[in-house]
Amino acid sequence: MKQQIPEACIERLSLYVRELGQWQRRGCGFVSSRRLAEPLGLTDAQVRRDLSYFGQFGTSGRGYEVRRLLSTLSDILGIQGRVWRVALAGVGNLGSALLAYRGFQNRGFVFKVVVDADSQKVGRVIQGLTIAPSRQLEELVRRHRIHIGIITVPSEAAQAVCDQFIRGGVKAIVNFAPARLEAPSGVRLRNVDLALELEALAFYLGRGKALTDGLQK
Amino acid sequence: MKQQIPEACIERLSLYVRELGQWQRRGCGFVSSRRLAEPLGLTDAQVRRDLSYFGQFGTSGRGYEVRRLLSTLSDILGIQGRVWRVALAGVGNLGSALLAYRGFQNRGFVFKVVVDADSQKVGRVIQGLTIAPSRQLEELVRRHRIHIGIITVPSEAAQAVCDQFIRGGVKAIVNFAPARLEAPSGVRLRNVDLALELEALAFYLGRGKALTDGLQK
DNA sequence: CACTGTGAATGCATTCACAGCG
DNA sequence: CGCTGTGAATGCATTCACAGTG
Repeated sequence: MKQQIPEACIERLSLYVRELGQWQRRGCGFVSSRRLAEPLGLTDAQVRRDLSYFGQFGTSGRGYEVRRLLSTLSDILGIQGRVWRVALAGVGNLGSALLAYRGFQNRGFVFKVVVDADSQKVGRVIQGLTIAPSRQLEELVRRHRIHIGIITVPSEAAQAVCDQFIRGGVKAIVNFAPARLEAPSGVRLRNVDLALELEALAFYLGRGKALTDGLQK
Repeated sequence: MKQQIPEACIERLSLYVRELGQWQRRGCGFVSSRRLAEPLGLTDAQVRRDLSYFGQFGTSGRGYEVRRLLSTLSDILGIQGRVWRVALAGVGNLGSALLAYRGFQNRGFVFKVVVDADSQKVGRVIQGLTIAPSRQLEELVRRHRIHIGIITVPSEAAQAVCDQFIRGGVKAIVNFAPARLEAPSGVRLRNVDLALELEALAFYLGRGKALTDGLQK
């Protein structure tokens, strides 16, 4: 009964929610899998398959009721009537950017705790939150019952911060440091590596040249 | 002869380069696929398969020569003795963070052009670059022969910026706006969606509850 | 003997194609 | 008739397993 849902499908769920928002604002009552898929660059079959993992929401011949599907998917993603408490470690450029990013607040992600190792920064107020010293992270995380931890510290410090999150009871972590982190299996860990994005592109840009330049042996 | 290399493999290439850097600093001459794989959370078979797409670099019984493999992979990725000229559109929080990020400079990615639509920001200097008005993007991109474009503008403006990049001759774009962009097939487009990362985590955090709460029908 | 390089097997995700429904 | 929901087919990526090599 409990089938496995593809990881990629979960990410598309967020896309569906955004796209459905558009259709709702346009005042459409129903939308077909094809119309939902097209602007997202997907196929109609993919949309139907994805949705089918969660139940049967469509009506034959008509499509999906926009309002209902939007509300159901938001619910599944936990971004409806739900607040996720987030803690951020590392108030550098990237950390500050994430704190200021409106996209999170809108979706029910609320920063509750911010720490930094730099005593110069501790005590400063940013986005309405006072920066606490790193050493208090574990306790703050526990006290605020943080759901999600975000790591934007230098690579060397990333594992230590990660461990504090875990000891504090966090079950989901996003790591922006370019380092492989260890976490027990009960903790969901996602890595976002910005330099890696550019490097992958560089590969394709340089491909023709590099591969023919005697690399094959 | 020209076999297809998995997308995921390209991304792991960057990881191998980083890890090999560690081994080199530690003064190791050779490293086996197993030792290379382990700290990255991969299997030895995966490492061997990935490398085999590009040639035969190993020695039976010994492993891979660290220095040579590092140099070869860096070359394949185009991060050795190569400079990639980058343009950034949108100097908000995220844009500023990317400009300041050292990880890019180190790998041969150099920002040459920065634009913003806000006339308040135009003329300001950031990380040694003067912010130009958005309307000049296409021309600047062409004049500086930009390789990679980065989009950190609001969703509404993203497609317009993307079009300017493309008309200016850019062949690789990273888009941070949560919007699906259109680009011709010759242009490599990558999307990085930060809110989506958190939402995917929220799904797993909330799963147990949401799925049993009458969503199955 | 320790290790690579790679066919063959497996496991996932996407796409096809169509029966069934409103 | 238009569209969903889903078995079956396909296409990719990963893993297995082992012959081959220094």
